[in-house]
Amino acid sequence: MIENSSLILQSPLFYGINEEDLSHLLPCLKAFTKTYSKNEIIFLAGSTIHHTCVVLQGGVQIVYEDILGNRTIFSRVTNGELFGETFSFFESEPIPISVISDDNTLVLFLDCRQILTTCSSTCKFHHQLIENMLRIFARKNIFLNKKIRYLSKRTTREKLLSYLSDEATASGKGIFSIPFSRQELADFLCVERSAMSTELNKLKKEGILDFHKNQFRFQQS
Amino acid sequence: MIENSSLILQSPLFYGINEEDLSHLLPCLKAFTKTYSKNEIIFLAGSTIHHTCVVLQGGVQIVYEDILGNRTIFSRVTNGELFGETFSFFESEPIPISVISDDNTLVLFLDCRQILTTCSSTCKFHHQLIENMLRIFARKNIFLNKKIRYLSKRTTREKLLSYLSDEATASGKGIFSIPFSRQELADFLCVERSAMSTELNKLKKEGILDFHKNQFRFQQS
DNA sequence: CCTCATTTGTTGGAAAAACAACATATTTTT
DNA sequence: AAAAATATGTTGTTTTTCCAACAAATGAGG
Repeated sequence: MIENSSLILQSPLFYGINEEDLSHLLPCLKAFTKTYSKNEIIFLAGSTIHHTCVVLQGGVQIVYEDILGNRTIFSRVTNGELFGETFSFFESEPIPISVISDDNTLVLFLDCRQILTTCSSTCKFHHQLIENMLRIFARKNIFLNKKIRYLSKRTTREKLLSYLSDEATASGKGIFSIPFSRQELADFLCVERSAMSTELNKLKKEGILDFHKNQFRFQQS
Repeated sequence: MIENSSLILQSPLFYGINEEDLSHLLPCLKAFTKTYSKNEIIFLAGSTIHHTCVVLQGGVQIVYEDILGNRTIFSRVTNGELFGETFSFFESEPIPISVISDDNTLVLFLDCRQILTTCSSTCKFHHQLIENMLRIFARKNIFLNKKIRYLSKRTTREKLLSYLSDEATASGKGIFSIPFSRQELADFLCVERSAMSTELNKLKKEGILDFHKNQFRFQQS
């Protein structure tokens, strides 16, 4: 019986794998867990990493900070999602981002070399793991492409609209919520918070958008 | 003996696979090739795709165009590199980008469903293919992350400097060249061409950067 | 309930980008 | 080699963002 196995099995990385399989797989991946409280540094930009990580509880932020101190939130990674997987394939290269816990957070560490190396004989589930990994990469790729679409817009207004309309579509509902505070949203879209605030309220006055805190809604025309 | 096998084997997707293996693998992936002349549309935004493609000769551009007609070049894909692989994992979703040939271009099409499905018994090389795919995804991820880093900069000047310094580092040489015309570079960095031109020449006057056509060099301080 | 800290909204001036229109340079075509 | 088409550079104006300082609202703790 493995600790946290139910949490682990909820991750898309372990899709199609059962508890029995997991008990073989985890030692093979040299897995271990670690807990963090809020705002602890898990990976620091400039270091090299050798693990792919799964957030089991809580959440972490992927943060890029340039020399001048401009902070950019790449994304927030929560339950079941991965981080570090991209860079763990190029172990010698220093990572350009930091990972910081956003909460009380439980993280599963997996030895990245063991993921690719299909272990001995009976490792059906190992193949499943690699397949899962591919899908996760594809999805992350799509996310990055989306973000690039937002950032490619020239004005704060267009960035907001492209992001929010994506979120509206994704939610499938009229009213949708976003996982960011105003400052975080500004960081995510790489714009000035105050200018963004002004722009949001302009959109509200113009009757295009309605919002209260993190709840948004596009007005019917 | 397979047509174009030497070109195919040069692709990172087929790393570690020999010509003998390839002759088994290609039919299993339902592979076929197609030629395009310059500026032909290979994939059109909004359609759904069912193939992962490898550029065997020439090059293609990954282009995003919004409703207002603002064109953004995501990237240029050339010899041996892939496109479509990300979206082929989610066959039902319409793709948000178009792919346009940039030259006389030879493209290898692979049935995306066959890549994941490890075929029958003896398919060692199929596993190799999946491993290669993972590395390619990881690398593409890093590229997207880089691009996000450039776009996250607030000013044209900073975008230019972050991109060019990355290119300088990557080349390892003092003088380096970039694969873009001025208009393409502006599109890639999502800035105004004329403003970028002004900024480039300002950097030259200030003695920070020197350039002629596509050849750039950072001045020693 | 009050105080303090944090987040969010507002405003005006400075800086930068977008835009437009045109000048110059380069490449392609004939 | 000349003409046409394309790419790049320049300049002045308009628009937008950035920045800073402050005001208002919200939230947390005692």
